[in-house]
Amino acid sequence: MARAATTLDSFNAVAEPKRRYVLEALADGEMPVGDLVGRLGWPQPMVSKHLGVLKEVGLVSVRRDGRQRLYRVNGEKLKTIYDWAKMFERFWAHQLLRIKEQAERKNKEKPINHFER
Amino acid sequence: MARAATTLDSFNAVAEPKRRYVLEALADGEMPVGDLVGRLGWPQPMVSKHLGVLKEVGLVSVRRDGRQRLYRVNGEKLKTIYDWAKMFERFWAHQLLRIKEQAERKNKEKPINHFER
DNA sequence: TTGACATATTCCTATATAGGAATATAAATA
DNA sequence: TATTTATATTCCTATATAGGAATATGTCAA
Repeated sequence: MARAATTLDSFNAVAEPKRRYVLEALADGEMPVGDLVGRLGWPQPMVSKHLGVLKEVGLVSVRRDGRQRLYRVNGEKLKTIYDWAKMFERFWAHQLLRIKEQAERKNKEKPINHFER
Repeated sequence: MARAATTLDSFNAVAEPKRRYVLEALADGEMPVGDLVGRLGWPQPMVSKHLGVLKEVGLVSVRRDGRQRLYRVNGEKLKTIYDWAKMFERFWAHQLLRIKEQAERKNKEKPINHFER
């Protein structure tokens, strides 16, 4: 079996670094494809293709304005990622406490044994 | 060019749904591979391989205890994902305000024109 | 030493891209 | 209508998996 489709969900879509850059650029506000091409310095088809994937998973939404297409970030979908990562919050919060607990655990688990190796 | 390596960074590592399940299981605390196999119900080599990727990008760390290997979540790396997603916080916070603004924008952008089509 | 147990690694293959190049589509404008 | 401008799509190929199967490695216990 191959890897999961990039369009399977938000996680797969943002796995590609370039798609994260696109989203970061769009964080400055809604903008047409041309602006993104200018900011990112990539070939236009490349930008459009990445936007297509982001659109398909719902990380961005579009609206037409004349011959331009204005893309913007869709917060809801990014919140999905945020919420998922947040469930591990306690693993980085209380850093000092954790280091202390870890040290105590280690002392219990590895009692000094003068006979082994 | 193919897709970026799953071991390129945390984002690529957690793109695979199964690896997210592994991390979620480990959220209950440090545990040996066998426990994960039991909880997830996957073949042992599959669990080990996913753990290998998570280990390589630093999302988990291991310590040996006899013939077991105890894996645990590494918060720091998950915080990277959390922080990235958090930069889009304003796109989902103040939801009601945003919907209101959007409606106003729409009214400005699409003036009623009795002459077109 | 010989099993038994716990985990990792190797080999194999089907598959889904990402990027480049070329082209198609759509809308404004002259 | 012909042209320009803005964006999307198609075609092609190299590549990195993910899973399955088999096996290797490492460690404890008798």
